[in-house]
Amino acid sequence: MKPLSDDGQPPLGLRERKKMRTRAAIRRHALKLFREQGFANTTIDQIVDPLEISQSTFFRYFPTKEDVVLEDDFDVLVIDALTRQPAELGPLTALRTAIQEAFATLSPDELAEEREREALIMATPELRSRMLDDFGHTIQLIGDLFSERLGRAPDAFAVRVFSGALIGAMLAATFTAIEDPNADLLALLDQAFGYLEAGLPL
Amino acid sequence: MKPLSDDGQPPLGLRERKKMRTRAAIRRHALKLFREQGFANTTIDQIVDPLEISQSTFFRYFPTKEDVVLEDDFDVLVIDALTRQPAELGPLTALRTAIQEAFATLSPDELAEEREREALIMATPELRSRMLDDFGHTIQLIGDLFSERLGRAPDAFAVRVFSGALIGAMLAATFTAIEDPNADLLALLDQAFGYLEAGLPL
DNA sequence: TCTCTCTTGATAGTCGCTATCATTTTTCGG
DNA sequence: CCGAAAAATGATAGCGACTATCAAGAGAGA
Repeated sequence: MKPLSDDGQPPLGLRERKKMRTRAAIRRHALKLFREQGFANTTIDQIVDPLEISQSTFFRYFPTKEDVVLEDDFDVLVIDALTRQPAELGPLTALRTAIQEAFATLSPDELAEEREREALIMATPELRSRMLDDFGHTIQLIGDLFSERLGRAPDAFAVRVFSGALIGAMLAATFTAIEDPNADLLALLDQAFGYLEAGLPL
Repeated sequence: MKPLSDDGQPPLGLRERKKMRTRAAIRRHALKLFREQGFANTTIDQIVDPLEISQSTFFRYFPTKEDVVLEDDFDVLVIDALTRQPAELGPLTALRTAIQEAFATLSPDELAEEREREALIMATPELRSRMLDDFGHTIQLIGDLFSERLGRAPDAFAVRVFSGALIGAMLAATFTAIEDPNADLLALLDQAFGYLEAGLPL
């Protein structure tokens, strides 16, 4: 029988640990360069040379230069939290608390890092547009979860429009938060949810 | 004094006319190839060679390969129509009718073409993501128009969230229309507007 | 017609990314 | 502990989008 480490995961061999380190090193160094000289002005070679790894290796870890920035598991965090919400909660309230829970798992450092990442994304057209496309998939995912929660067909048009509107509203909040570096994204999101709950009066 | 043509525009010289023709030829031929063999599988050379123009010329007309597909003035059409709506109309109703008016100016042929273009965009990740980014700018634009209409500050958060939600809902409708080639986009949009007007009940 | 300006083509180069193959490094069974 | 299988890496070559530059060609205006 194989030994298990504390967390019940199979212990990571040298190989896996090395891979994680390389991956982290690439990301850390790349983000540093992007921050310093911009995303477009940074070449793969500039990322790769100081780390003494080859271009080939870089592209084995990240399918594109963009993915170094965009890979992110915050969405997963939110969706996980969402599935854990009690079924009797309305979809909006469920999502609202799911987001709060997901945020709560982040340390202040991680939060600051996440903020910076978002700023970089928003300031870089290629990154921004790809992120928006990912958002599209999230619409679908959240829509499906809502449908399930409400006992409707997974492709019910009303539900889809609803989650589309939701994502759009969240996007607007995110954009606003980016523009003002002092803004509190979570608070803005909450406010946006409030408007939605009130039926978007104007 | 210079002669004016019927529409009050200065008459187009040979140069201008030639440019318009080249531009149209590029677009027509490129779209044909994209349709036949896909966007990514089509090279600039394949577009350019049969037209007997150089790569340089191509990139003088379109900044990127993507722009051949994405350049579009439908947004402008809608925004124009929106500004023409009487001020006493609510923002939602104003936009709804603006869209209908913009659609109405399209001939059935143009409409079919537009549909195909949308299908291509939605099926191609690079195009889809860029289109979404353009949508982002439209949010901003429409939001500003709404603010003006309502006599609020141009960056009022509530208005922004509202127009974000609006775009999100329209996006959901568009996605749905793309999935089902027989669907009527205009009808779906109208339905989505209906949900929004009702305050997005679920 | 002559010039001035705008448009084009040709060339060379950069960069992201892919494919391939030999070399090294880790794993694992005996 | 060793040797073979499996996995990760590096080097090389190549493609395609896009840029920069510069000389040649075509249209505009006098």
